[in-house]
Amino acid sequence: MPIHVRDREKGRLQNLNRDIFCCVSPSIYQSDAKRAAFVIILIMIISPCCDKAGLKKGPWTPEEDQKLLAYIEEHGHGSWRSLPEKAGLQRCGKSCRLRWTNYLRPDIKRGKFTVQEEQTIIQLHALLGNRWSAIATHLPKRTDNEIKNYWNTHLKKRLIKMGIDPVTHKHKNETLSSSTGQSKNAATLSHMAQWESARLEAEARLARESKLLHLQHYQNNNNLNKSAAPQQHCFTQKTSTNWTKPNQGNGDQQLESPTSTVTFSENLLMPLGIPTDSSRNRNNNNNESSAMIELAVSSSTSSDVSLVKEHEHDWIRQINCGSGGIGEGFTSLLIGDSVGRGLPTGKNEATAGVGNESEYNYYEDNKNYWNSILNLVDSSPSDSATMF
DNA sequence: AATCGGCGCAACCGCGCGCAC
DNA sequence: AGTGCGCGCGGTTGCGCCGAT
Repeated sequence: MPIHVRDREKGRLQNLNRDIFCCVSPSIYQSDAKRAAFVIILIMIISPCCDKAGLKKGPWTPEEDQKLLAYIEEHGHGSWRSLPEKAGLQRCGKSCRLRWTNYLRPDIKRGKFTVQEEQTIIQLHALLGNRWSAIATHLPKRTDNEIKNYWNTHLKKRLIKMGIDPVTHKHKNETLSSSTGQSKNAATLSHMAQWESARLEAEARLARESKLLHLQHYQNNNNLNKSAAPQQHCFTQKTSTNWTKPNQGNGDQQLESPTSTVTFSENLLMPLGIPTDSSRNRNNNNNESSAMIELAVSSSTSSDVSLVKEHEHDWIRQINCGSGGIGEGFTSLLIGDSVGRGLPTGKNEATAGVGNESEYNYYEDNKNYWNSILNLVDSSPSDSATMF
């Protein structure tokens, strides 16, 4: 079995070790002590670049920051792996990337989180879980690392104090009641969360790509203005979207953030039967089809769209032939009201299939909770357009 | 004044994914 | 198809700060 030298920088030493053991004589690693010694020697031989002698770790000094900043301002970061050497830094590329993305980037807002930001984090966490990068796309100028830290040190504890499970975002009482006869609506709400979660994830992905294009635009302009250093692409990641890129066509064109529900979801998702804000009422609660649609949303970069489209007819057929038919189940709950976010506001609608007043109250509470989240989700993505 | 423990945050680690060859 | 590379993400760690004792 081959030694996975390719795993160097990625730290897959476990695989490396296992593979190494498979290709050496059993006598070499017959004891734990010998095995450990053997691994240490091999690791020293095949050392990851980050562990190369002389490469610094730990806190960054102002001088290092200055070097990194100066280099990126001048040339863009290009390949992170080769950057440290070019910039004269005794760091690994990964360390440089982290320092830049989490600290040095010019568009980072530091300092206390506002109440609004806190609410946003909590609500998005309810939908997305620990997908910090996706959450960060809805909080302009905040990094995923910062949000993650803030969650772990402040918000999580606060929720626990309030008797709310920070993982499920359910109140203790709620957990109890959902384990009894009221699981149906809980499941419905959970399903709604999944819809939004998938949508947000897709939006986050596209926002990231948008962000890259913005930065590239900014840095290309920067380079052009300086017109000194040779033109070098700042970002090696390629996007396969069809959006208008900066400097394409007329120079005034701004790159629209694809995270906008209107500009992105309507165009891309509606044809696929994926619920957008205005199209939610055209879907139902068919588990199979919705699962497939969720898959489509979560993989909805344009490069994936063709794949998604291959299955489009199958999905539509399933939606139409499904047990509930269009207009029932999830969607009817979601958009039963013509105003607001479409959740049923009338007691009759809301309690259809629900037995008594307490269940109604329970559902109503959840409805309000998710309404607030869904409203947030609707209003926030456009912010990502102004990230840069 | 010294020690201890909790807290906050920057940085690191390990993993997985996408892309190019 | 297999492999190497580069990168992003989420989890974890380490360290400095600060208040309590």
